[in-house]
Amino acid sequence: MRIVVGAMGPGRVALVDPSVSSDPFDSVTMREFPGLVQALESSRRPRWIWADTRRWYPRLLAEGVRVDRCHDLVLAAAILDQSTTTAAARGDGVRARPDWLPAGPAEAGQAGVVVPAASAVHSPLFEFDDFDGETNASEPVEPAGPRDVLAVPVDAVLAEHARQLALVAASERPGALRLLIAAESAGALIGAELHAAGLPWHRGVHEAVLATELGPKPAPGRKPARMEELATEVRALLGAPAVNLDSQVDLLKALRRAGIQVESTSRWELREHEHPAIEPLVAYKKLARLLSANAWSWLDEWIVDGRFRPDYVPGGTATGRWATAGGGALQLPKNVRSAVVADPGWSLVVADAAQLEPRVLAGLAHDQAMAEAGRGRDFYSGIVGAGVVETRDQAKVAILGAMYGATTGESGRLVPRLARAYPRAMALVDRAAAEGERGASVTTLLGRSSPLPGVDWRATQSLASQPEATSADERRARSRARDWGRFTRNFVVQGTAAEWALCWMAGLRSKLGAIAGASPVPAVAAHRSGPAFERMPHLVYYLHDEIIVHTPSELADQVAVAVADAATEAGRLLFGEFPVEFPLDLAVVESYASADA
DNA sequence: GTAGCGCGCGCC
DNA sequence: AAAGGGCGCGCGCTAC
Repeated sequence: MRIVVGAMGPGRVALVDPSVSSDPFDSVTMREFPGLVQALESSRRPRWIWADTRRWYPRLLAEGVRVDRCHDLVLAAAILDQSTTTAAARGDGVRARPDWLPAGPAEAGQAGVVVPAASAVHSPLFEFDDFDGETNASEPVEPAGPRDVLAVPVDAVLAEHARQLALVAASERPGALRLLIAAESAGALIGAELHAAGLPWHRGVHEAVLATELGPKPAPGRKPARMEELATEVRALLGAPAVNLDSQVDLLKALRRAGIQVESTSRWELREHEHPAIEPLVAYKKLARLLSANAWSWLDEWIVDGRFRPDYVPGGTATGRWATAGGGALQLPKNVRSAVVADPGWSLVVADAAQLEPRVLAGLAHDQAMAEAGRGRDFYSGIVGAGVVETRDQAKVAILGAMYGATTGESGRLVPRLARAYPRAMALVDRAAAEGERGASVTTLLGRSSPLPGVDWRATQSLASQPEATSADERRARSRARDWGRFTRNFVVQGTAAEWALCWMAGLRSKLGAIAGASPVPAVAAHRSGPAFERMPHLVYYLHDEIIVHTPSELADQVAVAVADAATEAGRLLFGEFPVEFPLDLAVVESYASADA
């Protein structure tokens, strides 16, 4: 069954069962809402239809209430209103998005997306000021403001849901879109749950890493001793006693004056030159990065009660990968991952999908030869084994080049050999690139479409097609067309890989629920405070093709099986019987650092 | 004083 | 080695 959630009058949450009536069957205050959800969840296990999981679900989690399934209208609209598979169904705008529905997290600034200015919204919202302070959350939850989606009347939410179902039904691929919306919505639930659970983080281990790399914590306003030493050395070797190594402009000038003819100060370009200052400079940059991104001030800001709780943004990028807001959770440097340590008596089940994107490409293109290369553990060795290239490194560079559109260097030279061996896969990405170059959008396996290039891009192209266009105009237009083609080339692969990962994670989440339901609470967890789910295995991290489950150690083996099974099932869901495999690198460990093979 | 931008670099 | 896709973040710097 489905239950639609919205507002009814000031301060009340109304629930509608659309299979029975469009009138609410119940309404409660926001304070009573989590209890009602809990009761309905245990008795009927509905799919909850609500405007925005990021606004509704934290209130439930704060009360220890989890739900099994939902339909996130914001995320679904972002998919449906862009998808080429609904283009005909959307027609001339008769099925337009209502103006109260916020844009999706990746839609801002995209061409063709009308996001009404707040002042222009004729919204049917109630004033929900009396939501203030009603929740008992362990962390404060923002009250609903007058234009908050929490305050949208339930009949408007119901109408939007109906619009979305109609678009799915009238689309070219209803089954795929249903799966995508379910997976995307499950991702939204997981994103909120990851934040609520937090990633176990051992401050002492992290501080030890900092001490090893940077030395003792410096006084406020000072740099760590190790950085000062390196800076002094670099200045001496460059003959530039006053150069500020943190200033790109300053540093570039000093490098050139010392005879190092670089165009930038980036590490890869520096490494192409021979000069004694370069090694200490690169070492300095490495430490400077660690200091500014993940050192003591990061710990102070982000680690609370032994947990790292970033804000995940499901659907936060055009391709469907997630983003995060704050904390840099998707860019944790490898050398601080040793600080991710399971609680005593608990373990981390760490798994990442090996060479996910090339495997997805093989499946998308139905390229039997390419899928064959990936059978067994290592995809790149399979390519070497097939005689396409000589070394594993060549295979890797060639594959990345094919998916990203490399034209130069070693990668560009190897791509043609790959194209001869795997013509179907290569044709698929080449076609996606060609679509992008002519300004069209491309679509993933399940129906997420790429944004269209902006007005600026189109202006550049049409300028180049005028009779009076200069050769510089034409060059610029071709270059920008190829840039966009590389984006769309990669979009189909990265976007479909994101769909695989969502299906993997959603499937795993429900398996973890089954393990929790079937197992007695382990002794190690029985006396834990906090929500029930924190006494049983739960997801604590997600990074594009990698997950971490925190689990009582005695359940770790069961969890590992669930993780692997979910990967196999995700492959089936997306590619049916086509024989492409999705092996995992999987480890049961106490520390994230131990998971690297 | 601060908003916006380019750079560089961490991750996938 | 090479420099092709997607991000977020902190920094220095410039323009207001």
